[in-house]
Amino acid sequence: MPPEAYYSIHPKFHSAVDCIIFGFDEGELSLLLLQRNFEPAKGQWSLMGGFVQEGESLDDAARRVVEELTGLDDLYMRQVHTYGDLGRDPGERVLSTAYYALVDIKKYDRQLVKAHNAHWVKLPDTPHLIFDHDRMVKDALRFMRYQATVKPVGINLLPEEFTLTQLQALYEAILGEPIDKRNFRKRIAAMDYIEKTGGIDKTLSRKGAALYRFNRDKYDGNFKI
Amino acid sequence: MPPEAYYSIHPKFHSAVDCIIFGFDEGELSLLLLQRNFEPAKGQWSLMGGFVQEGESLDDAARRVVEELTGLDDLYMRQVHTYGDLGRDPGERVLSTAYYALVDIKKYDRQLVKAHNAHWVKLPDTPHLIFDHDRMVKDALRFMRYQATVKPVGINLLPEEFTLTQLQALYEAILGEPIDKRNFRKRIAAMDYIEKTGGIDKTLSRKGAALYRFNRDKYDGNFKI
DNA sequence: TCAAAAGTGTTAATAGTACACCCATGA
DNA sequence: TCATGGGTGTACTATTAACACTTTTGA
Repeated sequence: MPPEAYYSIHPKFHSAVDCIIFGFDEGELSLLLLQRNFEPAKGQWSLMGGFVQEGESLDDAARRVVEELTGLDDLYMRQVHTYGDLGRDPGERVLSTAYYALVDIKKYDRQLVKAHNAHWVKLPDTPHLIFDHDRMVKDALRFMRYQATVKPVGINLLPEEFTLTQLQALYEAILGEPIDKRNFRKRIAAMDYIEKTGGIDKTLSRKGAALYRFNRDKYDGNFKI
Repeated sequence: MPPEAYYSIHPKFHSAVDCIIFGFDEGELSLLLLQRNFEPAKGQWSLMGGFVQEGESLDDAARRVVEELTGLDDLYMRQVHTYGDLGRDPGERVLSTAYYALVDIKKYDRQLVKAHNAHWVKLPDTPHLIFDHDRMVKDALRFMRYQATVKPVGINLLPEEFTLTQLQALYEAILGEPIDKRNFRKRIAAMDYIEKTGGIDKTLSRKGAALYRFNRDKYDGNFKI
């Protein structure tokens, strides 16, 4: 076989990315979902997705798609899985790679989200999604939960500075179960990469709660998972 | 945009699978690698791979590729990651999805392996591989190690019946560290889905070692991870 | 009878879990 | 002064880790 034929005898496929965008609000995880005002599957709910373009890596495609919707360009994102079953997109054959992204829900671009007819939906209220997007959400959630147990990825869902009460509520939302306050704070105290900023947040209590931040340098030195 | 243009305006790409095939022999993990007698990269070492075909799911492509090399069609396989960087294949743009497979190293088809100029290489002796295959091996190994700590996937590297000494050596190879024999056997004894067959293996000792097998039904009832 | 691998329990250390009250503050 | 969320310590339980000798048997 001549070298140039090595590639050309094989078929090509559309390659897409679909993004599971997690936010955290009012003590619950939320997803940013599209109520599609375009074909195919107009009128139904779906994840934000897009096709990989020439000259664009798979990771870049995922970043672009999330930025198109949220205006945010430096989110924590991880590849979850690639879905390649035959009938998964009823239109044409498309291989799609799912990525999850973690967003500070106070920061996204409301104009863009509105323009795409997207909405934040609390995880337990997630509607049925098109194609195999339900499965993608399930897989992404499981992967994100696992990641959250081995490294502090959840912090990407909070603002720069946060209180321990917020952090605990976040982890309760991620893990889906209540956590003992004293045990939780003991564990956090042992993590020197979560440090007091000195600031105090008085929006939720008269007494005020100490603000903390994540110190990436200290973290990278400690673990590196 | 008319519906039919939704797909057609986007580019298509070659989609491939690359398979990290693990075996276990002489107390060490091994990889089944090709010493390529074909282009591109003839003469260099690589993983076994292949292009996804029309009418074939991504998982099916991975199964086919592994079967072409080993003759085995019901291996334990898991998707690891999809690699989509621009220059990853210097020939043309190819998106490749890596899968790992676990093989009982006594069972593969020697004719096929020979025909492909493939060789079992002990993991620490792995040569440099083409493209991004080094990274694929690293990612697959990490994923397989993680899986092995949460469910007994390693058993797929052993014959149907095995001794506890074999099983311990396997886990020492997977985890890359020695394990205390008494603690190990205590842990296995607590797993009712690893059961004595009644048989005795006398090939390694005069005394003989009890043979065990994995009972899938009991396992599925217990956990289901 | 001895070499070689198989098999067997106890104790100590560590990690994880359960649990309830006082504190500071502004309205 | 009191309602509200913030903050704190100890005892118990479960899990994991360390550790060395006896058994069986065929050559």
